[in-house]
Amino acid sequence: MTTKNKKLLLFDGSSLAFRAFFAIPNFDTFVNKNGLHTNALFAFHSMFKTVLDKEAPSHALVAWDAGKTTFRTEMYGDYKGGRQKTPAEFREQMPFFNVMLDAFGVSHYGLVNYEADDIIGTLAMQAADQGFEVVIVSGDRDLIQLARPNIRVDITRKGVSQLEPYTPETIDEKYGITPQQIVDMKGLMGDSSDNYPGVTKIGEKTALKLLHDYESMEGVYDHIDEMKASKRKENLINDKEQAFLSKKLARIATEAPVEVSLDDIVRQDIDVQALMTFYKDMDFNQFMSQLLDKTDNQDLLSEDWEDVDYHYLSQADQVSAELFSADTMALYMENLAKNYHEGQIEMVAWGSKDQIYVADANFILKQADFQIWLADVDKKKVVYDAKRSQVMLSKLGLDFAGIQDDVLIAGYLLTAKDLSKDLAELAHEFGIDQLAFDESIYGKGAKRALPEDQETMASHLARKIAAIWQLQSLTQDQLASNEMLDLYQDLELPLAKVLAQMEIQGVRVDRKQLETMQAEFDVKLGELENDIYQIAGHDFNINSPKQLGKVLFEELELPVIKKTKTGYSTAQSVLEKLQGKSPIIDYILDYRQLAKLQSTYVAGLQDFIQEDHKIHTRFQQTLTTTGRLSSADPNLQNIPIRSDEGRKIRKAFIPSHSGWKIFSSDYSQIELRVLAHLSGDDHMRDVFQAGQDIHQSTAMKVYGVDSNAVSKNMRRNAKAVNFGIVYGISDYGLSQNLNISRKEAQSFIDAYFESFPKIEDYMDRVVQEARDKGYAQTMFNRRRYLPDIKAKNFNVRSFAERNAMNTPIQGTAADIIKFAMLAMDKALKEKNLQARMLLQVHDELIFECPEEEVPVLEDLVPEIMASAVDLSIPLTVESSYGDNWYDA
DNA sequence: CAATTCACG
DNA sequence: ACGTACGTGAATTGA
Repeated sequence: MTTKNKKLLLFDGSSLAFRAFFAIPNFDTFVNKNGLHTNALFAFHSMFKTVLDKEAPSHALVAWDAGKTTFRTEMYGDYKGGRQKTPAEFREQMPFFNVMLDAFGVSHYGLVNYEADDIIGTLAMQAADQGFEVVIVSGDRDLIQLARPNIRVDITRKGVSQLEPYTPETIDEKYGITPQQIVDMKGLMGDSSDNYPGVTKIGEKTALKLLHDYESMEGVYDHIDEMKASKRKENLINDKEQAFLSKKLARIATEAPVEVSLDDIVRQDIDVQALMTFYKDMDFNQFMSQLLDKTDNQDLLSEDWEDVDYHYLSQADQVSAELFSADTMALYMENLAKNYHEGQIEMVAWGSKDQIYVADANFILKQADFQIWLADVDKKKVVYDAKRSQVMLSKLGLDFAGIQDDVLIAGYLLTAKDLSKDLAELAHEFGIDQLAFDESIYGKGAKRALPEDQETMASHLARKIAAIWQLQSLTQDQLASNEMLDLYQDLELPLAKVLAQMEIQGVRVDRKQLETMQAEFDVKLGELENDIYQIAGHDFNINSPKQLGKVLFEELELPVIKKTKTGYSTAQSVLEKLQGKSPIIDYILDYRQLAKLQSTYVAGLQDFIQEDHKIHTRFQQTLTTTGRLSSADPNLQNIPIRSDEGRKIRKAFIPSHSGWKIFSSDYSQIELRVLAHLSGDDHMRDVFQAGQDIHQSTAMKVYGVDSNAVSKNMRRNAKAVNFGIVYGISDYGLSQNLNISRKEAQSFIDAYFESFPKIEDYMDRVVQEARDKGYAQTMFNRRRYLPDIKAKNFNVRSFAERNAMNTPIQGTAADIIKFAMLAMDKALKEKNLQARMLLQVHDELIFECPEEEVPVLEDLVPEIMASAVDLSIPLTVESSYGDNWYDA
């Protein structure tokens, strides 16, 4: 018999279930239909399944503590004393862990008088003796004492989502001791969570030092007389008894009277039916459908979704106006390409609740009745992704009108999540779990393709229509009760059409211009490369942070400023600190900048120039957490401007007609103005109303000096603090930005809040509101949910708090420019202007127009942008124009 | 596919 | 002590 496939997984059920409970602290959002809390079950399930899939053990057991008292309590009455009572929300979930485990085909076991640890220790040693590979998973670091050459101990980190593996090697690296010495360490230092004392004043550092010198606790006491007189020595002597008791308590039993043998814990097959029932009982809809997709157990599908009836149309005589007579119908057009400017519509489905039609796209899109229906504004359509539908039809020259609802946009507003990849993801988010994921129908990656038989796809599309139909009423109800209908109907839904037009319009790019730059950059890059190799003494890949790190920090022995998880950091901020230490640094900085421009922009953009000499980006309307747009394929919201070299790339962006101009208008300081409005800060308002320099006046306030006494440096610092405020300030972040100490940064922040008390009040208020309601919101009721705002972990919680401060500011600014875009679109049409809106870059709108329209836009655009919404602070807009984006 | 880096607001 | 400034997308390396 080979030992190769013998692998035992031992799961510390008690510690992991408890940790799972605290991994999802907002447990009130995890309740099933019977009112049972499910957060611990949910988190435990996620990690358990991940580990089971990853380790694929032949044998597995989940160990539980069997009761409150154990042999350890006999030795020490206060063992694990002082612990808080188990929360009722956790206790009620306990019976269901084993139900889950039974369904997974994994055994579980508890032993009277012993802890889960002892069961694990005993079985681990038995299995290791028999040549098993053993993996132990626990949330309790004490278990690392069990690590051996073929026993690995994985300890959870960050809730339960990550595991840190411990082997004899890693323990040696981290602590410099063997696994067997862990009990000596625990004995000396004690354990506050298990409530045993160890030796007074000895913590981890001291315990390790003593063990390094004397190997074991016995060794320490054998040599106690040789130690110099000290408080520590006294403590060691006084606490000797306690220390040996603690060591005993820390030692995990490896010969507990465990009644199960390795043969008893062979892993069984998953009981699909039992698991489905468990998922259903717990309302774990997402897992249910994953299981369905995996097992092909379509017969487990519930309710009247079992077979969604549809008519498949393939002949002209099957199509008539009658098919399109309903007032409102759902419409879905499948195009497998993520970028809908590419690919083609493969199949179309439409219909209402009880009448669903599906047809091949090639056929139906040519039918007059279908085209008439599409263009009829009075025939309402409910879609998933209006912009996508609009663009695809427009490319075919088909008119599309009467969009009543877009369930993607509605879903995005309700969840602030990106659900644009797959309708099934949106459906599942709203508890509709009878729709398969596209991945299970079309495959993924290179294997993504149309299914072989048409019926599979047709039925999938019919189900999508059913899902859209159901989602419409669900989302409309929720939007109404969240008071988000205005945001949806008056802003996002009409905006989809405007964005579609902008994408279709595209922006013209001069390829020649880019080609010339490319040749120039190639020469410069070649020169820099040579200079760098010369100093390094050999060739290497400068683009590889790993290789570059080796050259800089090992070969050239430059000081290490910062490390990443995988090695030395070679980020720009680090390199800048090394400037002057070696001439190679300046060359690398130049090389980096040029290589970035070359690959991403000069060369990269050329790949997106279409036959019409234009680039058609996609504005993603349902992606960001704050309500901003994003731009992709390619991203036209991050075209270089900050460096002189990079800015020249904008020369390639030109009007699509000769004699036309590029016209650009941007809001100045929109986020700070929004902050002034939302906080009601009098001083800030006065500054903006008087049209003064906000950073200058912030500097005056914070430093308490006159306008003429504000130095360049003072203004720079004030500007950084203003930015920091908008981001949700932290002393650490500000210190990084200004390259000052944290202490100095903190005193800046204190001075700022002293000068602007209303800003501080406002920040406190939004964080408190996020804690109370669970979300932050913009002026126009856009929400961002922040479940981590109550996290125990400082970093996780702080991040959520900064989000709470930043989201209303960034999000309201995003709302404002969206309103401006709608108004601009309307104004251009009403005034019959030829000017076209091309791009939006967060606080900036870019147009192209005939030269004679420039004077019109110079008045119109600022007027419309400034009056897009009503604020207590004036919005100011600056405009410019030129023959290309650079000159504008 | 994750990690690192860097372009923009 | 903790170790991040907010929001994005794309290129590259290397497992």
